[in-house]
Amino acid sequence: MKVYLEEVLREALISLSAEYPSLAGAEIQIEKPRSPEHGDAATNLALTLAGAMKMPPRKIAEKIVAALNTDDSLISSAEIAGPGFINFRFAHKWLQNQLLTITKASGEYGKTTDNKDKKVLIEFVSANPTGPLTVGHGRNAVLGDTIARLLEWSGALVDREYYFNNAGRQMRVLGESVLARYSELCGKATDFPDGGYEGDYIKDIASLLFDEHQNTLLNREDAVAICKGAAEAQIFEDIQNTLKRMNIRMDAFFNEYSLYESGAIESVVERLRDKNLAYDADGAVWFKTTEFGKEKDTVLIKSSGEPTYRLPDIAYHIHKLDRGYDIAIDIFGADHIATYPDVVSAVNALGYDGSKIDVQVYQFVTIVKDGKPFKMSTRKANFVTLDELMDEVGPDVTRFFFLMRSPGTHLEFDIAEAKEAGEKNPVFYLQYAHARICSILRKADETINSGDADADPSLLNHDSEINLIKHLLEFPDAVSVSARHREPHRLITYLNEAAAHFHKFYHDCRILGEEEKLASARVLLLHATANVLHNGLTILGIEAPDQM
RNA sequence: GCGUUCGUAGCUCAACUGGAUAGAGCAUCUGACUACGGAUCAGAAGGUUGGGGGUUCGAAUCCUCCCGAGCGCACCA
Repeated sequence: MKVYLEEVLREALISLSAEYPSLAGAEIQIEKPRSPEHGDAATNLALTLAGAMKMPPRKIAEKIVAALNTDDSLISSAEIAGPGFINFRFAHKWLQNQLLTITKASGEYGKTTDNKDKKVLIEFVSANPTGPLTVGHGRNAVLGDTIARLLEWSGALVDREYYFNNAGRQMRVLGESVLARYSELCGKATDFPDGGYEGDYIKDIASLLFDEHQNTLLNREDAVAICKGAAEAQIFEDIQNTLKRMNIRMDAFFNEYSLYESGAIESVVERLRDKNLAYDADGAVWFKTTEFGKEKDTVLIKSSGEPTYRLPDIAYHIHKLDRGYDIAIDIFGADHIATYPDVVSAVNALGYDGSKIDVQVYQFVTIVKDGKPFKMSTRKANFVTLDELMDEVGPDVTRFFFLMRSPGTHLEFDIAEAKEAGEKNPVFYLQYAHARICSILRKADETINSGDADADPSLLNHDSEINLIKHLLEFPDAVSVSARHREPHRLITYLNEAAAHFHKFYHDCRILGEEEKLASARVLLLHATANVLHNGLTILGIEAPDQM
């Protein structure tokens, strides 16, 4: 419809261009007015042309409307309003006929070709295996997964990747922490390492080791390594189970260490040197970030010979692009926001297209527990795990809570409120609408003979019916916008409105017991609505229940 | 101090990136079908979009200066 309006407007402009040559190339914007009083679609064309034509916008609008040649079966009216907007209304006939395209498309309805066949890599979670996933990781995990789903619905081929490092200092401390707990189990008093991991899960891992080895590890030189290995394996299993429970699957786990093994790290340093962007000073290797507008240069390799994390980050992103991805998305918390420009600079400097790197930054979640802000620390074992949260409220509420707000705003997560899984919880509003429809459809199956194919949608002329149909037709656009911005909350806003339109329709119009032709037309509308809700919830990774 | 992301109804947040009278939910108040699921629906009330200045036909959105918050600013990840 948007395309059609653009065409008609373009033709009108061309016909007017004999008199006003500047019109022919004007850019045409079609948007949906915020208020329904302003019609179903509007263009600000006359306003944008006012300056160039030196005419009042309303006067220009009049000329455009006069030159407009619209098909009555598609557009029922074109009016000038306000400062010079042209408002269009869609013909009922057209709206009604679109219902069948929704039900026919079924599970495919809402898919677009915006990113058709684009290869996308999305990296998210990427927590090092030092402890269980906490609600602090939740926003990252759920955003990443849902953005992946949105992009799949826009036609992209998406790979999900989890990047981790099991070689750093933190991991060594983890091994030492386990060893200390293990020693305790062996009856040997040991000092707990400074800054060690205090969580109970460390004791569980130590206990497993004790069951397996008794006290035979105590005198082995590689005891820390064994403890570290066991902890990593155990924690990763735990993390994967949590992800699975949240309806998240990863396609790959990428170990930072492989970048050392492959020589990728060294190669980056050499190539930066070749470009004169890396140099030695004070025993360290530096990256000339001042070339890219930074105040200071940045250390790539410490004087100890160990790289900083920035170097493998650069190598990793180059590796992503080497694998042929058209878009490489990173889901980062606000703490990483200052570091990625260096990565992009390096990637560009080495001849890659840094614009393929798409960094999505979300603001941190403030956990509110017992009415107060709660600072989490994996090391100090102050945390609420995602598993604990899901025990309380289930995966659907967990996902929904992280998705319902714009990633760009600070999210306050009140544990008590989330646990209050009652009617306050907005996810139920959507699920209830779906369950309610399914319930009616079950009953309709028994009483109404004709199927969708026989239904006559032209009987649906009630305001509530028309408004619902209009909204259902916006679904593909909602998915598309949501995917383009990488902002799932836009889809949630849309679905809430869809559910509201449905509930309104439900109250205004009866279905069962109406005259059979009308009843089957309304059943068709129910099918279309359920389809939209179902597809939308599927994108969000949330269940669409048949009954609750 | 510098950089960065924010500040919208009592609370939690929207507003399709510059469009028309800034919208929802929760909380508060008033109402609704002896029928399809009341986990619903209709209505009331609630605002100087943190504050000042600027840009233009038009600003919550863009520029600037204040105020307040989060996060960065290591040869830590």
